[in-house]
Amino acid sequence: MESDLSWERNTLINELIQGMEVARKLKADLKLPYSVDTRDLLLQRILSSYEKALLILRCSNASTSELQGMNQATPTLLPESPLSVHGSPLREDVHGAIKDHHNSKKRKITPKWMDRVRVSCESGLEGPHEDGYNWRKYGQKDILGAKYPRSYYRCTFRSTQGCWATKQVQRSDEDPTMFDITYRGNHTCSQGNNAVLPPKSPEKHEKPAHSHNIDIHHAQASQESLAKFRSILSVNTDNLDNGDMAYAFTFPSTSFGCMKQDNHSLIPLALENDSFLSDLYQTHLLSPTTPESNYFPSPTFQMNEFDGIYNRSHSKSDINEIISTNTSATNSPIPDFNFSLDPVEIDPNFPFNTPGFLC
DNA sequence: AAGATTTGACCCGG
DNA sequence: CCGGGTCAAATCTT
Repeated sequence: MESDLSWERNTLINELIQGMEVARKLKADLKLPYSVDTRDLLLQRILSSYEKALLILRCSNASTSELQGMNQATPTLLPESPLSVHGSPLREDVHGAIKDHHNSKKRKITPKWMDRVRVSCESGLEGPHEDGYNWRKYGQKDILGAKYPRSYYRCTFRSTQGCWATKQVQRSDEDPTMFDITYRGNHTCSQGNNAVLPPKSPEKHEKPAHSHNIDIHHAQASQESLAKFRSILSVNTDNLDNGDMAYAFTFPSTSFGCMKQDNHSLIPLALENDSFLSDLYQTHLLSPTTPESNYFPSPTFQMNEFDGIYNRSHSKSDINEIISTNTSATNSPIPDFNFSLDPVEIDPNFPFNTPGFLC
């Protein structure tokens, strides 16, 4: 926890230093009669540095509530989850899975990350969201101290395609409309690799998954986004060295919020108005989608820039195994969604505070 | 009939 | 030993 703070502080300092350096470059550049592009670039870098610094500060402020089990929709970072910038959990998954396969009931050591999903009161209480993957329930367990049983799901294509992705769904005690979903492993099946997620074929039990019954909490949007951003910032590659920890930061495609359009496709709200994500979206996300699809493709983002910036600064070994993100009911926890936040790409005007950032 | 869910038993790590 | 995760037979659904 204290290391938490010092990490944030150091990262913050790094950001500010970087912003200062780039500002100097820009200053020098201003003396030259040319290179408008360069200036623009430098400017963007400066602004993105400030942006990140700001986020770190805010996240730092918000960390108290986060650490206390989070207020309803704050993403959770679970300590044992190493993440990697480049890698996806896939390799580990496969290994873990294979290991697991051989020692039948041995527990997996696979990367996992969490979602917290809110489901509308009216229709959604039978189960949590439709996330675009096909899951098969393989177990249910009463958990000590929890009001509701935990359900265990694995990818439908486990046997046919050797996909070892699993998830656990646990309804929140405090708020029965909330579901904590823990994903483990990446999808190695076609639905995990395909850009287009399957058409809506509502899992009968899990369900609500339509935008009209998503519980929208604008007030939390900013915090959520910041926390997500923080998750990103928390990425480090220290564990890459030992070779067995390579994790992609993954989060649901709708983490940035969605709105339903006339053509029934979901468009992230933030992406409509903000060049930052818009650029990302267009660059990485807009792989072919079918018009009828309610889901986004599974883009793969890279985090090279953060790798460079943050890795050198401070390892954060305690933010390692689980990345937790918040999603709406229609969310889609799309693994391999490696998030690329090259500072140059950050729109300085990106309104992290605006409600539209998330739904 | 094939695929999905349920559920008690089993296994493992702490 | 206990709690959590998984297995697998029984049952249900399509």
